[in-house]
Amino acid sequence: MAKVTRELPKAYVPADFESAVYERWLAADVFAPDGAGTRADPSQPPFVIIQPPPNITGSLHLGHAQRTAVEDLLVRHARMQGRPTLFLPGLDHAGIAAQYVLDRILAAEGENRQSLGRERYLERMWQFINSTREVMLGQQRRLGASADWSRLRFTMDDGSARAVRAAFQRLYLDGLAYRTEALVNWCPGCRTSISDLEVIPRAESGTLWTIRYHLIDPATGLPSPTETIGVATTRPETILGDTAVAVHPDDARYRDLVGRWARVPFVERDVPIIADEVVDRGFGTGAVKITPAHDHDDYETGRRHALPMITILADDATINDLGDGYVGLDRYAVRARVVADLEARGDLVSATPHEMLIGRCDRSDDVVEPRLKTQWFIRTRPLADRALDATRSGRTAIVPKRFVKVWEHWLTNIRDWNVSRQLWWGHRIPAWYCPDGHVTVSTDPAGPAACEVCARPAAELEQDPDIFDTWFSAGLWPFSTLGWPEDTPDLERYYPTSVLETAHEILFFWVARMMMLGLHLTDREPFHTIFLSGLIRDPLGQKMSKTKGNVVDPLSVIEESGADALRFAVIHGATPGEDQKFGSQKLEIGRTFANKLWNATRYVLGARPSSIAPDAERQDPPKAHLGVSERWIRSRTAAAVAGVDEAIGDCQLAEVTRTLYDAIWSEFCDWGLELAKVRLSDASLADAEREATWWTLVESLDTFLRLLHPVMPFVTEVLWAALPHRRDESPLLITARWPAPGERDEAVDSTVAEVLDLVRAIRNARTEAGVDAAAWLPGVALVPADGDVVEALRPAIERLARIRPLTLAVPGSDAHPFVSPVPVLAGRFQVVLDVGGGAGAAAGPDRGREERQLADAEGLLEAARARLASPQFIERAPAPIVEGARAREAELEGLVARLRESLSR
RNA sequence: GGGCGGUUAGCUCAGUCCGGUCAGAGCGCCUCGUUUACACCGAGGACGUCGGGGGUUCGAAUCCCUCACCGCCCACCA
Repeated sequence: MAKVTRELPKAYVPADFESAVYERWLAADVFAPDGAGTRADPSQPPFVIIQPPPNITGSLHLGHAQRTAVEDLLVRHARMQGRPTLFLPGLDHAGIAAQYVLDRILAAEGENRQSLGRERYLERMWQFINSTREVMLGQQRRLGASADWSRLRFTMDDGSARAVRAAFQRLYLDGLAYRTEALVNWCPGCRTSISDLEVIPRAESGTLWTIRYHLIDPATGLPSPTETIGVATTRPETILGDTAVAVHPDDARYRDLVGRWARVPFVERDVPIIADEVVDRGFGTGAVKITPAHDHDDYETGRRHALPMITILADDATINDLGDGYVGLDRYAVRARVVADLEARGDLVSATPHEMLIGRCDRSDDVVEPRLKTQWFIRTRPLADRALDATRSGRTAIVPKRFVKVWEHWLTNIRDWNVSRQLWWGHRIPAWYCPDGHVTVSTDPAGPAACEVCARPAAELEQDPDIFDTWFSAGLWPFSTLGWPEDTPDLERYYPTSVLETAHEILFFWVARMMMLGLHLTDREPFHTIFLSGLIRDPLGQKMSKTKGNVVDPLSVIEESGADALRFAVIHGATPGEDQKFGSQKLEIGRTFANKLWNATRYVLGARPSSIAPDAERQDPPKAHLGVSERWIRSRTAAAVAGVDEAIGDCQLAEVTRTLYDAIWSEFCDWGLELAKVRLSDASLADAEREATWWTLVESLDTFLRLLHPVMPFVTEVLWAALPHRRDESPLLITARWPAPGERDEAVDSTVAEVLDLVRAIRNARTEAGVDAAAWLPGVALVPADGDVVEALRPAIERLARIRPLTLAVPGSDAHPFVSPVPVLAGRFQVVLDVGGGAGAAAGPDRGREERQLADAEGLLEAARARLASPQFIERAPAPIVEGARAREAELEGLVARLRESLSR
């Protein structure tokens, strides 16, 4: 168990303790919801985050670090609230992405997929991922992820495999998975089909060629030498697959041609001229060549008109044996030759530069070719409707809300999902075909015993060679990780999960599919909240990528600045759903903040009054002995608790760090500790009073450490261990209780704020007067009747503003003996300094400052009066606003008067 | 072609949903400073007509309209 050490090293060096702290957590067994060290209240609802599994293709980048930091923050917060907490880690096999990476490694070794063969290739893949796996898990641990490693899952493990087979069979039996020949997106580079989402449209410059097809003379049945129809295309090679020419039904130019035929060159095929509203009369010639087997629009047109569909491309994007004189040539070589040959025939009308969208493969960047393939599809419409209902009904919330619109639009216009991939690395589709083409879907990895239609024996059946899209198994993640399709205790207890946190990039790829599959297969929404994070970009705002070489390894950052600094930085810099630029500047904030906290704790530990034993058990500060400063510190700490609670409730995590940064640095350290020093060193006070001050500091610091722990777990754990605690307290901060709301004291808040303003004003005046910073000046405070607080804090004002002695007088009494008096105004309070009397006083008062103040005040007063002079304002503005404006006016009047008086001297 | 973000101090960004001391933070810059937690610090300072224009309102960084630029998502003009 953590040994309580009340002595901290002088310097904050994260590398010295972060790993050790993590080991301590592991040893205490606090990560698992049912671990030996958890102090969870089993009657509370569990909090569950199933980690979005990172792709097992190498190492984690800063984006992963950010998401892990967010997830871990939420998990630690819930754990401290006493909820049973499950943070289930995992890794994704990343089908096509992993193959792409491995293929490049193989290429460097002079091997490739084909040279190895399916079996050896998969062996190599397992080898590869076994090496990356440890790296990735190590990175997460180093980052502080408080995940239950005993439940680590992988999308290619047996559990996932079972879930995939069961899910697919269920979808098949429900009529939601079907096999058909359809136009799919084919990536010649990856040699597989890809989903619509993986086709990235990119604006590129191409050429629009207009070519002439000769009409068939009805009399002779031969192409007419003179009668032609012009069609425009950006892909002339597809001519070889044309089966029609289409015009708009209302286009007068072509009305008479509809129903006639035209001759497709080279393949010398006669195709009908059809009328279809898909044609845009204004584009090109108004006539379109139709290639149903190689274009999405044409495919639809072809289906409407029952046109033949002729596939002319092979898997490697060369022309197949239907391509007549172009057989075996690459698509672009054919394009060039077709153009040349058309020109030679005199049938090339024009070639003009043309800007267009080219679909490229997300992975290989190769140009995607639509083509016909027989594949498995998931019928998404019914699934999408349920997903829409989940968010519309509020059973699942999307944060930030604006993504709801995107979600709705996509799910409303969704198309069926092609899940077949012609790859090797992934879950094999559990469908078997008999020689008669009957389909049997089985959950048995060995396959069915016989064809379920014709009962042919297993030996005659053949399994589909394809694998599933990697997002299919990913789509089962929230429940496959908990034991589905078995009805396990984990599934019962932890499903549906609490929060799904992920990058908005994969809202469709992953989140929508989990929602659709989850609802259909488990009948429950897989998560209550979808929390979408933005991307981490480099300091120039560019997306980080390996090819750009701007990827940052979280470990190198942690090495240099500490995991806490990294976590603070990525959370502090994030607005939900917005991308953030990340640079060393942001890390500095976290690192210096941790350093500040470290030193503040060192101060508090060292400031313990000697009347308290070094190993004293923790006590509450006795209320009877609290001074104004202590009451202020406690109230401000309570304000921070409220602020953090509200921010977390709103998923405004950056607001959490801002609140704590300000509360800890600008209030607790800058003023709280300074005020405390005055009391702690005041020999005139009783021991009990000094003790009350110290226990107040300990209490406040303890609270801040708890609040900050989810963001900066390491440094807070170490510092917290150094504080005195009660005997029944948690041995570790990670399982300590989240702070309860504290008592606010608004009156103390505002009066102390006024005194602090006064101190600032005096410091200003000293600087302006050119007084030596170390000099002690005498002063007289002119305090109104209700200014007890000045009296109470007089020693603090003296010390913080370096005034000695500070005597009190009623306003209006001009009785000060000063030779060089400088009046200082702050709100209701006024202090007159003697800059001539103190040691080291240099110059007289600087009138320039007061003149500027006066000008400012007069300007503001004028504006305030103008506002109050408006009858509309008085009539229509709410009373509190008007009163506030009047108070402001009065305040400014007083200030102006005092400044004028001061300047007139 | 639709939709969504962004545009606030030299830089990185809060604040905009719920209009009124909200014009803020950090970094950078300038001036001081070895007051026994911290120079990874402290005290103080300079710097913005909140992208442009119009409107609503007593009052707009905040709401509405519009324009501009940057970015993203969706989309079947060959």
